[in-house]
Amino acid sequence: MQLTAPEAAPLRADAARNRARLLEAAARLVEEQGVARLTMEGVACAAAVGKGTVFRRFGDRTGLLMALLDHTEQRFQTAFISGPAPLGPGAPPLERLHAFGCHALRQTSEQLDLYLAAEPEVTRRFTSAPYRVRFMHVCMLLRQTGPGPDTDVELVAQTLMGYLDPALIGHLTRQRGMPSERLEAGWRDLVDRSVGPRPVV
Amino acid sequence: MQLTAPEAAPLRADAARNRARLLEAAARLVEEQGVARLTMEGVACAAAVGKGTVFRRFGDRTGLLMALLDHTEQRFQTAFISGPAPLGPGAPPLERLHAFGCHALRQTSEQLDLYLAAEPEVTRRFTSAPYRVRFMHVCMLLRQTGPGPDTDVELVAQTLMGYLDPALIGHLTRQRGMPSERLEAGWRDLVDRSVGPRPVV
DNA sequence: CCTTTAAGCGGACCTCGGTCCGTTTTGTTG
DNA sequence: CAACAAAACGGACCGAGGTCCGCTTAAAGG
Repeated sequence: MQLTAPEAAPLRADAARNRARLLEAAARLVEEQGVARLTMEGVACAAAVGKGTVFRRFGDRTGLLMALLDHTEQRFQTAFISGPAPLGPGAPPLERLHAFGCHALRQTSEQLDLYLAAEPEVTRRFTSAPYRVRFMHVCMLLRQTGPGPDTDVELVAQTLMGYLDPALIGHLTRQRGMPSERLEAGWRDLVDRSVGPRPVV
Repeated sequence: MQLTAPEAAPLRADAARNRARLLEAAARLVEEQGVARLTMEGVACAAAVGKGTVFRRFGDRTGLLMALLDHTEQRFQTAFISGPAPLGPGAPPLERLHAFGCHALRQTSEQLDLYLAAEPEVTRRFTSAPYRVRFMHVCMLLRQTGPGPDTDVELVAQTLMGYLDPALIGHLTRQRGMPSERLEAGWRDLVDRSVGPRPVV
């Protein structure tokens, strides 16, 4: 995925063609039989390509799945970076935070299986490019709310991001059967509690 | 692990003996070469036992690793359920929450590799017995703080639990190099923000 | 158009988690 | 003690992720 590589070296013609084929095949297989049944060899075969090629292009299974989510994630990124308010700039930071979380919640719920399957290994959950972009954005919005000087913005941001973890969303909506409105209300509540000065208890 | 089984059917003599052997062998191997190098066959071999036996007893690799953490986890549980204040009953709920998180943070940091490796599959992170016990305890303490009627205790508790996720702790301490004091201060801040009525923004 | 070279390719191969099933052991009952 | 059923055992087996390396091919330079 070029998401992690800051410099996107252009692919050779055949490589680009195979990459497109692989993504298409993978998307089709996921739609047909669910992401759980997706095997790397299956994708390679369906794309009429060698297995090694899949790994060369996407690194590992997680990389392939993240590439499948790339479009969605890119759209989200441009929306909250440069799109219309309240997600994009123009609205007050608190509103933007509200909108950010609600959008993320919906987007994750819509493609939950894919987001769950694409969750990287424990040690990489916080270093993937999409995560970092989201995280830095939340940090920025938090700072714009004028937090008290004793507020640890990074830790608050991590807490907020934790609420948007696909694994948690899946648990709450599927195992616990919570409706999405409840999750969104919970998000707004969390945001409201997180901004502003520390409460004196 | 009997942690998930409410009724602990007593093991046959040979089974109990093999279980002990396996745990001992696994602990030794982990200490010698790190949890990353631990393979199920390796444990079986070191315990002079068949591979199938390991899986019969512990279900899967995660189950074995969780069993390795069982002692620690049990001690923690009895400490916050029936131990001395402020972790146990006797202290006000806010103090107990503070103590709970700080203890969890320390305990996780001390055996971080093991906790990371024992992290169950995405869909089971929230259903493991130790998690549920911790979660319900946090819920209880939150309710004892007299939350406002519009506070969603379960969601707040999940947020708090998210802060204690080993993956997050590992990221913050290892990749970001945050000292434990900062994490603990962040926990207390989060707790203080989480209790009490919703702020009016 | 020919040469060159580095990127790309493919599939045999390895490892390891997890399953299966025929055999063995335990402990209970008569 | 003998018989029996249930539990446990063990290791062959399977599937899938990931690696390796000799071969192929795109594309840049002469």
